[in-house]
Amino acid sequence: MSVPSPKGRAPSIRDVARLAGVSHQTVSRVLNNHPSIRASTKARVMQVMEEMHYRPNRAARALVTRHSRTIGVLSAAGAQYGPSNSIAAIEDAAKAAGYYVNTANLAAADPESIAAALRHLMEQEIEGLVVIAPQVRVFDALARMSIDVPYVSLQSSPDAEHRALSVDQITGARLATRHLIQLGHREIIHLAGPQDWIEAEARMRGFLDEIDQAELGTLPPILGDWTAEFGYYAGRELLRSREFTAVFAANDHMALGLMHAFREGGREVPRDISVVGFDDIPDARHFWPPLTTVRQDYGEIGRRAVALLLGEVRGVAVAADDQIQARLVTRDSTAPLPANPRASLSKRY
Amino acid sequence: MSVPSPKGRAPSIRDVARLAGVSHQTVSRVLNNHPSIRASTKARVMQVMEEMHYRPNRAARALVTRHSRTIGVLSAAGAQYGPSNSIAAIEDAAKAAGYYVNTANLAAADPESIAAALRHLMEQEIEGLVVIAPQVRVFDALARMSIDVPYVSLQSSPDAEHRALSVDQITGARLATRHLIQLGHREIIHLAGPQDWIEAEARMRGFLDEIDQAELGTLPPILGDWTAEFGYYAGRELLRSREFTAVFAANDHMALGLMHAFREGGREVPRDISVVGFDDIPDARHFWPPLTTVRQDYGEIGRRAVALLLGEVRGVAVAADDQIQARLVTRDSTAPLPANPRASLSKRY
DNA sequence: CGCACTTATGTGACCGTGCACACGCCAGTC
DNA sequence: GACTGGCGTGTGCACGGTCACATAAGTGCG
Repeated sequence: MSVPSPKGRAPSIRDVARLAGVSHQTVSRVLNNHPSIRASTKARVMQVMEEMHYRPNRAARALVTRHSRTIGVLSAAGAQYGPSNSIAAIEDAAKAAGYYVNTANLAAADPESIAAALRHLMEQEIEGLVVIAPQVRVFDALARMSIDVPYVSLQSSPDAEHRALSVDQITGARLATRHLIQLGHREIIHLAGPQDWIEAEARMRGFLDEIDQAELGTLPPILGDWTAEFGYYAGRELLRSREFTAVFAANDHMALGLMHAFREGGREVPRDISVVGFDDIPDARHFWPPLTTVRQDYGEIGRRAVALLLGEVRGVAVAADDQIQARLVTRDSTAPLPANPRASLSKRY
Repeated sequence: MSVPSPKGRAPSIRDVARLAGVSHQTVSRVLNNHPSIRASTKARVMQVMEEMHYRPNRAARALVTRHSRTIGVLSAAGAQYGPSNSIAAIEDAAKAAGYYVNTANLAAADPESIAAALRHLMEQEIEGLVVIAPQVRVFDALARMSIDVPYVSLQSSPDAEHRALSVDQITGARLATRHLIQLGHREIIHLAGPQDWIEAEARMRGFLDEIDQAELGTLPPILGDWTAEFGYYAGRELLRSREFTAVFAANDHMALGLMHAFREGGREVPRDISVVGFDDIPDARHFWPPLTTVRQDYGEIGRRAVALLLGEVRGVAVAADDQIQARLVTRDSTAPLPANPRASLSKRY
């Protein structure tokens, strides 16, 4: 048996070529299944590849083609339910399209961390970028660094430079708010997400729009941080200082914390106070009480993001309806306004 | 102004060299901060790099050095709380060490999916692998494919080929079980995780060990799938068919579902039934009632995994105590056995 | 002052793949 | 039978770095 390749090294196309009695270029053609290659030659080469356990060298290929076949994902809160589901879907979709995925998690939201994460991704010569870090300042950083690859964000963003693709947060929030209004609630508080998150802003916008349309007075929203912990403390504070009969929380975790605080404060959900969440995390239907919330399909959004991005990367226009509808899931945390409203000024429905 | 590089292409070290009036090798030395280089030369080269927006080409570097500076992460359930936190920590730690991370999510657990995911990772010439896919069959696949890079698993696994690093699941489970026993419970049911998950097995082992040591009769465990949904249906089933006063659930989600079912069935937790979970997800303390559970530090485990793996990759032995302790967090879902036990045969504490 | 040694830098080959181009062969056409 | 065109294959170079080696200048020392 001949020595297939210099000792130690993995076999290259030339090693395969030698053993198959063809030129390295023919092997290359087999790899890229070039049309004009004789079936018998192809078979022979492939058999030799198999025998030698040949695996193409990605670095060499990337070097000459200038294509890394890698896309980057920039994500804040990568450990949260929504983003991590989207990321998983992105990876699957990219893999199916023959692309690799590199994620960078944003530990902090300061400009330096953002720049560092972007640099980390750019170093890997990504061909495209998916942004799941929906803070406004991330887009500032993207603009400042003049990122030269196409990118897609999973949230509609203020700048129009790139394709955005998002669950229709505004409509979702309106659905939630409308549901409360239709149940007769007039004093509804919004527990929002962090101020500079685009999603949080959209949900607040939807809330405010719906309140406006119903011509209800606006109660100032509370800005939270997405955690159940914050929801809990916000709930305690609300009980002490505000008159209200319903809360629309910008995500399910905060809704959970709210309900905890209300229960502890002797208020029963939904008898005394109605609560609506946002996301429909799997646990939500097993909360006590099971949570009325707005469902979004994070997997779908991830898959569409990849389709859109790879379209741009390849220079093909992808006609996409860039909005994914959210829908209200009604469970037991909401109820009609009680016959005996605590707040005298609230008009009954 | 001279043309810095051939049109369109990104500048290479030769372009930088030309502009700085040095050889390409000198530029390379600056990049790798070689000791014997004049400070003034270094400064000049660095300035030119800055001006030209030079960025080293990772593919070219990987090609010649045969080092991709990339590690792979194979993960099942990448969207779950624990794993996704570990992954985020792994990425941070790897980034800090100058490594890139590629994750592959396991959609299904069939051998073909596992093999495909591993192939996907190996194609990227990873230098090491972290396995967070704690199914037994994953390790079978690893062995069968004769993976030639060092790997570390986040769970202690049956084969001893590689370093494993894990939260001490067994002790954690024993803590949870002991807690219930000390409260006087004698009929304790274990709602376990999926059969072929190593973690699930370890937690069951800890449970059984502790039950044995207390010389209590063993009630057959139930095998679940980690979801709240399963916990809910298991809870309904348990109420119909079994005598028991406490349940140890293998994770918090299933515990949540259980409590939902018990409440619906008219049993109050912890008055009638005590429940312990495992993981201490952030929501757990806001469940109703706040959940007694076992806390593990997923971030820490991810960081240690990277330290261990990079040690192996570089051929340096890392002395690591490979166990991370879990600890019991007592909240309100557990209580002493009631004075009026439903099951006559249970001895009071 | 010459020799060994260090420091600072340059030269050329090489890593594994794909591309542009060339070449031989065969079939079809006029 | 020369010309055209397509098929199947081979040759040589380029991609952007690093490595081994060579070289020139400076440094210390007997």
